Amino acid sequence: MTMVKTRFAPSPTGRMHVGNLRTALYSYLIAKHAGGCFMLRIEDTDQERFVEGAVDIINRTLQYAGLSYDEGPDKDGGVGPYVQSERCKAGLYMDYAKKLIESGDAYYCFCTKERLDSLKTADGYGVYDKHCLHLSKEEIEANLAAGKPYVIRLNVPEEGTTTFNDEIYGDITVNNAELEDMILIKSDGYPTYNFANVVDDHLMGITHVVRGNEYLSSSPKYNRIYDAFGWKVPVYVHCPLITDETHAKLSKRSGHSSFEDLLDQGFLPEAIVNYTALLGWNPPDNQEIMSLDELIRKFDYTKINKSPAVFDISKLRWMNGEYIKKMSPEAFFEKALPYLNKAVPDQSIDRHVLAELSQSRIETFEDIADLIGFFAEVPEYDCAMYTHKKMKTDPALSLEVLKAALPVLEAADDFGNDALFETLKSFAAEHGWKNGQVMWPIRTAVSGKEMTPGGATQLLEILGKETSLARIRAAIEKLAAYVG
RNA sequence: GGCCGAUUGGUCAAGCGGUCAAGACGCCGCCCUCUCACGGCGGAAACAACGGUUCGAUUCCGUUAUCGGCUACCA
Repeated sequence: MTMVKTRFAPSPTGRMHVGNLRTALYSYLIAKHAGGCFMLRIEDTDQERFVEGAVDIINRTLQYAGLSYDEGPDKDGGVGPYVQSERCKAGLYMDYAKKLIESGDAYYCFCTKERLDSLKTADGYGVYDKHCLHLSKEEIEANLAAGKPYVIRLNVPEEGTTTFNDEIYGDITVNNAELEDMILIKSDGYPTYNFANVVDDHLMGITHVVRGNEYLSSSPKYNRIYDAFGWKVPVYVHCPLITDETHAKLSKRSGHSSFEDLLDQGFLPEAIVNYTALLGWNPPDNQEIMSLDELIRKFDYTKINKSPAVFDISKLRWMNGEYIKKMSPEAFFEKALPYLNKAVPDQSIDRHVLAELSQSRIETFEDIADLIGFFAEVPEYDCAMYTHKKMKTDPALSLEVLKAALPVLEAADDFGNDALFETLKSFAAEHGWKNGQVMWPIRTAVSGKEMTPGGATQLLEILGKETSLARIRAAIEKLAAYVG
């Protein structure tokens, strides 16, 4: 039994959206579930698409997500990712390509772009005609000596079929005639993804190749390379696509696609990881909230779905809320503090009180601003808000209540929640009003909001006597003008 | 165009020939309650279509439809 070894092999082209994250996660889970090894390999063989800083994004994302890799070249005292461009400089891929040329499984191709284009039909289809396969040894030598640009192509038989097996999708068979003699080494000397991927996976002892569904139909041709070398084909695990709500491929435009964007929007990394894991897989016991350790324990890649999944931000929000509620008050406080300070700069209002009010009521940290912003300032509101069917009240009655309650509150010595509640309760009874008929207008007056965390008297306590009274007086004026 | 793949409620997703077709999010209603949230209870909502195979198809096969992928000196 060989050790399970997986890798995450992204191209550094910028974003790291949840689709990529999930591929990394599944890779990691497969390895860890089996007590195996997980590694990172940067596939940067396309110099043109390379984006500066993209490797850092990948590293950061993996780190925040908790997916640490445990093998790689030494770097800054720890392990770094394998980088294909660096391996390329050592001539690694070229050496392997030449082995294939020697064995007759690959050949030099000197065809120009013009000739290649001429092979295609009007609508742009057509496979390479193996023209250079038939070049004589002398012709090849001459071309090489003349410094003519060349690529190295794999020699795929024109007849027969190739079958490869995917753990999720089963056997897939294609006619070899469909398979073009794919390019292994490009004219710039770099290997193609197709080739570097196979060589590295083999050299690194990758046992399970986890990648996106977009590679599914091109996988048979990878098998041809493995066969040409006589290498053992790894287990393939192709993951279903993740789409946005319009069923289109996830893109930057949908606004919630990148891991770091999500973090900026006040999502917790654990929640994102947890939610992402459930896009395409779920555990037999139906548990949805799972830590990374639980995911490792329960993950079974053979149960990954075949069909694409829609990334549903509302379910992620729910899950994030669950994670927030589970946080210890201290942890929540620390994480929420910057948002609290931004929403309510006035430090005379206790941060811990605000935090406590928020924890069970938000789904992302960005919700805090809208939730408690009124403590800083009463928002513009419409007096129609004083009308409430269930509370059996309206602007006119509210005005009456507030006018009558004002002196009572002014006279209150104890502005604590309990005392205020008792006071207002008896105040309501004296006037023959229901509690709600008193509480609703007061709460509305001091908050300007239809919904608030905490009840009327709680808000009064937090706001303090001076501010509360000022807000009630302002409300009375506003209401008087409204009722006319 | 060719090849490959996918198709259970709005979304995620159980199911692997016989079920009143799980569960979760969202939505709606009720309870709790000085509003909201939390919590509790309940509700509406699905097997893409048509043919086979079978005593019996969501489940197996085929056709069609729809969606997606590949068909690059991109990954």
